Order: sequence, then structure tokens, then C-alpha cells
Amino acid sequence: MPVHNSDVADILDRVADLLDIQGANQFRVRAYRTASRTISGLSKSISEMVENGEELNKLPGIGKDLAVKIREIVETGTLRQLEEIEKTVPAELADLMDIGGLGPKRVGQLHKKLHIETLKGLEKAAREGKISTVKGFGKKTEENILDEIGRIQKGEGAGRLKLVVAEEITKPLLEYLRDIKGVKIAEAAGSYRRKKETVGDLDILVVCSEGERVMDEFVDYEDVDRVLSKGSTRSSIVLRSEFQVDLRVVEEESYGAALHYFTGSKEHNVAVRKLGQKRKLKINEYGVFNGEKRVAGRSEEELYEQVELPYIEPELRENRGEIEAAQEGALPDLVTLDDIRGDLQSHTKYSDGNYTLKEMAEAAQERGYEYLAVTDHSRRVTMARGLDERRLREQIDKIEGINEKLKGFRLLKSIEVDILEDGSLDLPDSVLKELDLVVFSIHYNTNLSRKKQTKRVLRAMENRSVNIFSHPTGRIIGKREPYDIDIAKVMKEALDSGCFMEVNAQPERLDLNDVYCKRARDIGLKLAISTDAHNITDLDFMKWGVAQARRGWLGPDDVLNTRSWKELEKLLKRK
DNA sequence: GCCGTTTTCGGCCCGACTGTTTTCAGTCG
Repeated sequence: MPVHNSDVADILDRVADLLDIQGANQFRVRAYRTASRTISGLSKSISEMVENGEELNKLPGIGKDLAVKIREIVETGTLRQLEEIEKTVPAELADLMDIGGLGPKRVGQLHKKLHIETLKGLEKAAREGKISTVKGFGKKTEENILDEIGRIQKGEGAGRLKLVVAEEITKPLLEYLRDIKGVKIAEAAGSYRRKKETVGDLDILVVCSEGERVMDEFVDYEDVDRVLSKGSTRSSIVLRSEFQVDLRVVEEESYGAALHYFTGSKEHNVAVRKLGQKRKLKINEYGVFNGEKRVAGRSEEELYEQVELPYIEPELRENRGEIEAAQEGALPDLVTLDDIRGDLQSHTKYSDGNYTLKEMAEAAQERGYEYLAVTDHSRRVTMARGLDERRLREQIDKIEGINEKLKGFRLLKSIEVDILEDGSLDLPDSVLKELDLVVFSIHYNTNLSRKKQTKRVLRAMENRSVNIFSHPTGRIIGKREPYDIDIAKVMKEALDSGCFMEVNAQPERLDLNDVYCKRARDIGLKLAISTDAHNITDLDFMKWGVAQARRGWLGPDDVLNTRSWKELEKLLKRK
């Protein structure tokens, strides 16, 4: 059973939480958290690195000690140290930190003084009024704990929202804030601005001549469920959707510094501040300071300049190597929506799409595209009325007829052919060969073993008629875990055999994810960003795919569909 | 526990708000 990067990261986080509750040295705790972040953001498999005997302590934030521990996790699946700690600090205590207002210190106190070990135990103690008897805890804290537990039991809160949902909530709120008198700027920062696939909460920054008024109006927004805190420069609310929003009011001269600060990520900020420290500069949300003197802060550009860095795009700010790249002048020139010249996956009424060939073609043209691949399902996907050979040929004829009438645009003859369980394809080569390109994907037998699933895809790729492996991991954000498949191996094979892979732009898929995009770029494998549109409006999902690609460091050259059809056609020819 | 153009020891990002205190620790971002 291979140990994944996320498994290693989880164990290290677990150790960090429990050490924290135990009251261990803060910097030691931080070291475990940093290492966990490093590993989950790694674009290669930690298991493979161990197998290949690579030196783990070359990784940032990982020294001799942690390298040994990580190796132990990879080789045994567990960490003895964690098991040891759990003998004195019950594992479930870590979960109590999910309760707002409870951090490591308080959880540690509750364990020590009241012998609380579980959420149930905590609830009981709170109901019996025991919490408020502990020093440092009062009635309000006790009530708050019960409220929070109530919400957890109702299954509310805490969950991260998909980026697309976060946008639906954010846009009207920003408009509301911009309408308040005196507001010059209202902008969203945080993981929303970094275009992370899910957003935990929203950070909004406001520049306004009347701070108090903004705060009053903010907590008065019609969608507010409760107010967590309200100050003159910072307030937090929870919306009825359980989405938390933090608002900060800053002076215009601090706007850039604040925007940088609240855009994060935390790890990126820490790294930038350290660069500041080396130059005797203090960086906070109000600016860059040399002693008492503010030397920058109005814009992000000027803040970066102070630490001798070029501007770094928000999507890259994860401390996954962007600072080093910036120092070396090696930041990628990220792909933009404007670079996209066509869409390489879409469905029509022939299978489970809702529009005709002609309607889809017109919609793609309206978006300024030069081509749209029609990739209806193949026969195995019966639920979607998948195409058999006869119907596909009929569609090919129809597309050719439509193309004759179009100028500066063409529908590409294609199919999303199903990969059957043994790795063979759902349609015969004879018809696949007549297509402009072939997209291939998995819809059934999704729970095969890692070995079988990987072999299945590798075998499919051996067929010279296929081109783009679609939604390669099959995950649905927050709903369905990825298939157990060795993506690294599939990528390597795709590169060697002249195949490509996809970033599926459906906001609930975003598959490949950012980390895999970066891995593809690292090895030189080009990716298609495709909307998998089933409707005309789905064509606009392209922006989510582009966002994910940007988070994965992709430039225009790394993306297939930034090319004209003529160039793309050459690239798709397999040897 | 990590790390090094002030360091192999002694640092480790920084500030707002709350609740509990009676000047501040803890939490959060």
C-alpha cells in the first residue's frame, strides 16, 4: 500500500496538534506544520523520493530529524512517535481545536483540569457548568462552546466552499460595500484571490474615509447570521450560509501592504517577511518600515520591490518555490483567459449535452474561439446515450457539413471514448482514426486497485488514436475521492508516448489539480484546459480551469489550446 | 525542529479583538 503525500502530511499535522496541546515549544510545533505543508505542496511523490534514496533534508523546512521520521512514515505507514504521544494526549483532543475559540492552550487546560478527552466529554462538562470553573474560562466561553458544538452536530459550518460558490457570495457583498459612502476600494483577498479550488472564509479589504460607518453597515448586511467580532479596523461576521467573512479597513497608503498581507498565503507572507528582516525592514499590513519610516505600502509592487523581488501573481503565493523562482528571475509567465483559442471538450444533444452542434458552435464563436471539439460520450455510457459507431459517423458527416459553412472557426470531430475495465476502448480504431482528436476517460469500474487502474490507463494510451486523457483522477471536490491511480506514472507515459492530459474546468472537478499541473509542467507534459461543457453557459467554466492552471505555474506554451488549430493538429499527431 | 552574508547557538512574522482579567493571555488570521 503506497503512502501518499497527503498521508505523510496528515501524520505530521497530527503530531503538531498534539505536541501543541501538550505545550511543546512553539517553534518545534511550527516545524512539523511547515514540513506537512512542504510535503502536501510537493509536485512529486514522497514515497518515490524515499525509494530513489533522495535526500529529504534538501527540502525546505525538513532537516535531519524530520527526514528520518518521514522515511519511517513512508516505510511503515505510521510513526512511533505519534503513537507514543497519543498515550498521554488522546488523539481526539486535536479535533477539539476545530471549535472556534479553542486553541491548543485551552484544550490542554481542559484536558488537564477536567480530564476532557472527547467532544462528548466537552459537551457534558459545558452543560454541567464545569468549564467556567476553570481559570481563564468564563460563562461566555462556556456558552460559545455549546453553540459551536450545536453547529457541528447539525453538520453546519467549517466546510470549505468551492471557488465558484464563494464567487456567488462575494460579488454581491463587494457591490454592497462599494456602495457605502466614503468607500474608495473594496476588494477580496485571501485564498479567494489566490483562486484556490475551495475557500474557507473570505477576507475583504476596504479603503474608506469613514471606517466606523463601514463596520456598522458591514455587520448590518442582510445576509449576516451572527457577528463574531467588531472593531474599528477589523470585524468578522458569519453569513447565513455559514461562510465567515473578515473585513479590514485600511488607509490608502497601506493598501498594497494590507492586500499582500491578507492575500497570503501565510507561508508566503512569512517567507517575504523574513526577506524583509534580512534587510532590516519590518513588514506588516500597514507597510514596509525601516525603523519608524514607512518605505512602501501603497501597492504590492512596491512592497516586493523592497525585498528585491518582482511582482508575484496571487495564484503562485503558496511558498512552493515562487520566491526562489522570483529571485532567479524564473517566474512563469502565467496563462490567461485571453490566451485560450478553443475548447477541447464539449457535449451536445447527441449524448448528454443540452444544445445542438450548431448552437454550441455559435456559442464558442461568440467567445472568440477558433475551434470547439465535440466530444460526446461513447456507447458504454448508456445513461448519457453514448454514441456507437453508426451514430458517431452520422455526427461526423453533420460536423463536416456545418464546418463548410463556417468561416474562421471549426468544430473538431472528436469523442470522449470510454476506457473499458481492461484498458481497451469503447469504439473501434477504424472510426476513431477518422476523428480530429480523441479524448479518453474513465466512467466505470472506478474502484480498481491502484495497480490495475494505472495499468488500465497505460494500456489505453498504447492505442495510437487517443490524445487527451480527461479528468484523470475522477475526483469531485468535497464529494468523491480521486481514483486510486499512479498519476505520476501516467504522466511519464503520456509524455513518452505523445499523449496529453486535461485540466477539466468544471468547478467541481478541476482535475488535474494545481499540484499535478505543476508536476506536468516540471516534466514538460502539456495539458489541455477544457470545460467539458454540457450547456452553452458551461463554456464559461474556462476561467476556473485557467485559474487552476495558473496555480500550477502553467504558461501559454504549457497549454495545448492556446494554439491555433493548425499548430495543435501537428502536436496531436502521434508517432 | 530548522537554519545560517550579523549566528552551529539562539533566534524563529506580526497585529487585532475577545474574554477574562485588572494588565494580558489566548486565539485567529
